[in-house]
Amino acid sequence: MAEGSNSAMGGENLLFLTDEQLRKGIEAMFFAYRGFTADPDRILDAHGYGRAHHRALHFINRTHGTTVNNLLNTLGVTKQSLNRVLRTLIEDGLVESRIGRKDRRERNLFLTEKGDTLERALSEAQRERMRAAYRAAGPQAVAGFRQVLEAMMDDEIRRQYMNMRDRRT
Amino acid sequence: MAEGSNSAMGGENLLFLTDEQLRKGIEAMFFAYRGFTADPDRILDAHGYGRAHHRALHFINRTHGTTVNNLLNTLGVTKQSLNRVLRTLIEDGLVESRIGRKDRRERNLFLTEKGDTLERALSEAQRERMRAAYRAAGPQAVAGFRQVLEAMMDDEIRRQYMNMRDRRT
DNA sequence: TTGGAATGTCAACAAGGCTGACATAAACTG
DNA sequence: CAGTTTATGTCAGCCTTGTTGACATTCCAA
Repeated sequence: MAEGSNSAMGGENLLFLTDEQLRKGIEAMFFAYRGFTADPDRILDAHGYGRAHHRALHFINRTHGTTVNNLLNTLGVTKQSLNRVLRTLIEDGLVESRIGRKDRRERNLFLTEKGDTLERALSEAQRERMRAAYRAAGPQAVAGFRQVLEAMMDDEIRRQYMNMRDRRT
Repeated sequence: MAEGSNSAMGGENLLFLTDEQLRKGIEAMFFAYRGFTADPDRILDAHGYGRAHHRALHFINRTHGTTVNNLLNTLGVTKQSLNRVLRTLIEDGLVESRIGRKDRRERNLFLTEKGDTLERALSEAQRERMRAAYRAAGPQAVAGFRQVLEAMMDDEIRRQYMNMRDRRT
């Protein structure tokens, strides 16, 4: 467990993959995720929303006009579960659902100005923490951070992420 | 927005803290966490347990003989919530709760052999994915990964994590 | 001896997952 | 055109896991 000095664990070195090292990574993920969600959670709470609303707002903002089915796949929940959240967001005037032009069975989802405002507040809080963490760790660490996270995703999800990642807007 | 003007972060890279970059990091966290929990979730499901059980098993294993209060703080839930999970684990013979020797109000928690077996299965599944991700990303990326995660934690939590991180066992 | 801390338990509630069943409209297909 | 499939919405009911509040027990410490 003398890994305090992770000195030159060169490329071929496999020793850094001890169970201890891995466990520490696991715990780091667990605790960091708590921090990651803490700030938006406070804002959501004040509005009577939960994390599920945040996720919906985030991805609707990210891909304007996305369909319900699309969002379902991205979020990895059932339509019933998403619908519950979506309904309140639409009722509260944060999200607009327009009938699809090409395929009128589909619903295209957009943030209203009000929805955009909340989304900004949420993501700004989250980005602020991210920003601080990135600054503290430095550019090289950030690159590594992203590499490991991407390698940790399920293949199917990674594909979705990559699409989104490389899109502009 | 106009945060490129921050020159405190070592000249060569001023652009990497754009909102876009940060958003990508946020999404990476979200999707990676899904992968992170996917494998143990399958095992838990087969046993009729949930993530809360996993967390309890993990930290009881990590700090043998920890008290309920201790565990409460680590997990960040209420005693009632933990108690429900703990009760089933004790009833099912995965966890043993011994009255404290020094302070007899306290309960010291231990995994039984059965509990240890399940914990191993769960953490092995999780470590396996971590291992693959670490291998794919390489040692330097792993170091960066950990740095960013640690920087993302709440201060209070980071202290707990550091203690645990540096402990041997 | 008494106050307070640590723990456990009961009850009630909410969010947000899930499944299953069913309805509707639109699109596709033979 | 008739029948099937697809996209969405909705109702009902269940589960896990989080929350509060109230209250009992045990027992350390002042």
